[in-house]
Amino acid sequence: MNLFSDIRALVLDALAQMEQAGELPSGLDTANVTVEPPRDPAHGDMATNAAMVLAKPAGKKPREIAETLAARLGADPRITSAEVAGPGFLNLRLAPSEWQGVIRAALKVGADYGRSDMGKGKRINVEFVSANPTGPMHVGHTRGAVFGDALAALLDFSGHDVTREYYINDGGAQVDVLARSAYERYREANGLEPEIRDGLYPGDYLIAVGEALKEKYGTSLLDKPESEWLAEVREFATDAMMQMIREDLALLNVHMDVFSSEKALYGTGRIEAAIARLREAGLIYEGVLEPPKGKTPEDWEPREQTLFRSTAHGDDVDRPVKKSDGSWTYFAPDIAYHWDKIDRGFDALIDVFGADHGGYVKRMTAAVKALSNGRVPLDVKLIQLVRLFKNGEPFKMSKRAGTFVTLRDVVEQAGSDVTRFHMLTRKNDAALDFDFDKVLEQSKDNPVWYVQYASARVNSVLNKAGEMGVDTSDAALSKADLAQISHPAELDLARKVAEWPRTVEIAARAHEPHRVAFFLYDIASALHSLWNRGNDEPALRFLQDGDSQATAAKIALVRSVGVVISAGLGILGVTPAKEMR
RNA sequence: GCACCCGUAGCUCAGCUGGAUAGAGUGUCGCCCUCCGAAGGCGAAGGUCACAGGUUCGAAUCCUGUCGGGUGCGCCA
Repeated sequence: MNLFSDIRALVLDALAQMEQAGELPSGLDTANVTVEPPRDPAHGDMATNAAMVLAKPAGKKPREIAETLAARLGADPRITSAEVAGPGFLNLRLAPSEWQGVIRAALKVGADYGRSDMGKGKRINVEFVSANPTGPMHVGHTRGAVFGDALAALLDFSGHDVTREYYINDGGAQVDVLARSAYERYREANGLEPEIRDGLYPGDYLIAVGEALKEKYGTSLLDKPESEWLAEVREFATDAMMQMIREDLALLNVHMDVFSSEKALYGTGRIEAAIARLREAGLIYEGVLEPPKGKTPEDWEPREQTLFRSTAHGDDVDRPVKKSDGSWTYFAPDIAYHWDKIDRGFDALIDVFGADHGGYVKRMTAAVKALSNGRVPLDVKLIQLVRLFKNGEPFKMSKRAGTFVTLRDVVEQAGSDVTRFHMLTRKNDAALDFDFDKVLEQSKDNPVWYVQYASARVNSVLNKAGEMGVDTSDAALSKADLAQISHPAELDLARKVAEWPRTVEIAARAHEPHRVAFFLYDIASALHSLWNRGNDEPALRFLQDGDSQATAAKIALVRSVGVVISAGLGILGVTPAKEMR
């Protein structure tokens, strides 16, 4: 259930009645009518802008409409007061039984509380990570992985049919470089001096690959020319890299549904077909690009090439799909790959890219639009960089010095739960600071800890209630006499519980899982606050000695908060803490 | 030069696709807590939402321009 949509339905109902009664013209568009919590709680529980939105099309004064609407809504038993305020807001107060109903609903469906059918089962593909299979994943990939996985979970929770997908860039020149680098390590394994020339990958992680190559091929590749070993070594090495990447992702509890290979597109005619399709649409042509303004490369010369008309969709320049040697650019197979996703019947596509790929967004959305005739929207989420700190000091990374921080480093030091939560405490398009010490700090200014602490407290108080002889099963708690939950401070907490389904929908619509993390901090804070008040006001303590009725009711409230925290942490991929240690 | 993202309290950041007197945390200042519901609690001060226009009942949010920061800009992916 979502109390806010319920009340909105009530408002729309009342508006329809007003139309029938001739108090409003018929056929008004109510799409912009909202029911939301007012910024200032003193204004009431919910506020609707209906009168202001409809004033103009109805040709009436906002306050006039609001008055009539107030009278109708006030007659409903669920509404205890409806007051016109400000320029035409209608502030509503709900009967306590409504909040009590929210608690009961949360207990009834448990971890599914807040789950929504908003997505209507639409099939949506989330492509994320897609790190090149040339080395271990670093911190930047970590953030992309956490974001993509949480977004996928959020979309699933809001009623979409989600596929998590990884696109393996195994078709370009960089995997040849990988093969050559691995080959040197193979020579090393055979007792020869490796020649890690400039431009090859120097990382230690290839030593094991070299040894594995020796295991498989012995010395048989040593005296052969590159042309005879390149393909085999390339496949061997990319497989090894993908194996490593899967293991790294598993450390973070990220599991893909589909791995798609770029290389597999070559030789199938799929790339040619995709380009032909765009050509039919008049979006592919042979032409010469202007040199980039302000920064002409030294070796620039005009050259005719095969171009995609991305300027038709707002891009600065048209983009080449073929290199001068006639081979495809990275863009061409990526077009084919996205066409494949469209072909597989997805209703919407999401790509999670690093912010350094920002320049790629327009051409990709343009291509998807053209290939799907506008049917399939593509939303590209850009992930900003992660700045590493240790004890407040910037942590310098250098690939050359070998001090670059891998996903594995991060997870081994901070743990999967902490890493995941912390990486979602910032919007995807804002840079994120990650301080190895601060994320592990046990204090209120660490959101990870604060939310986990709330979760542990819920667990602890439930256990204690159980020791007092209260049946703390959800089934029993939902039968508690919730009318006893009537103190304003308690109802405030119930209001946060009521907001959860709304938060899910808003976050899912915006493709912004960080909103879930912020909400969890909020509701944790509300729980802690009520808990603390129990120190001064014994009536607000969750455990009421000798009154199991009252205790059961209060525990039901606490448990409903626990349900929300578990559900929220579930979306973020974080395990709720049962106790703090 | 062009495109995209960002600019909100001293600091780090939210702000529910246009709502009311813009919110947290931290820091600063004051009071309380000397524990068995512990790793703190309550309160205060702190703002020209970068700047200037525009759109309308109403703008931090949308449009235009300016300033400042980040990213990217044929034959890398």
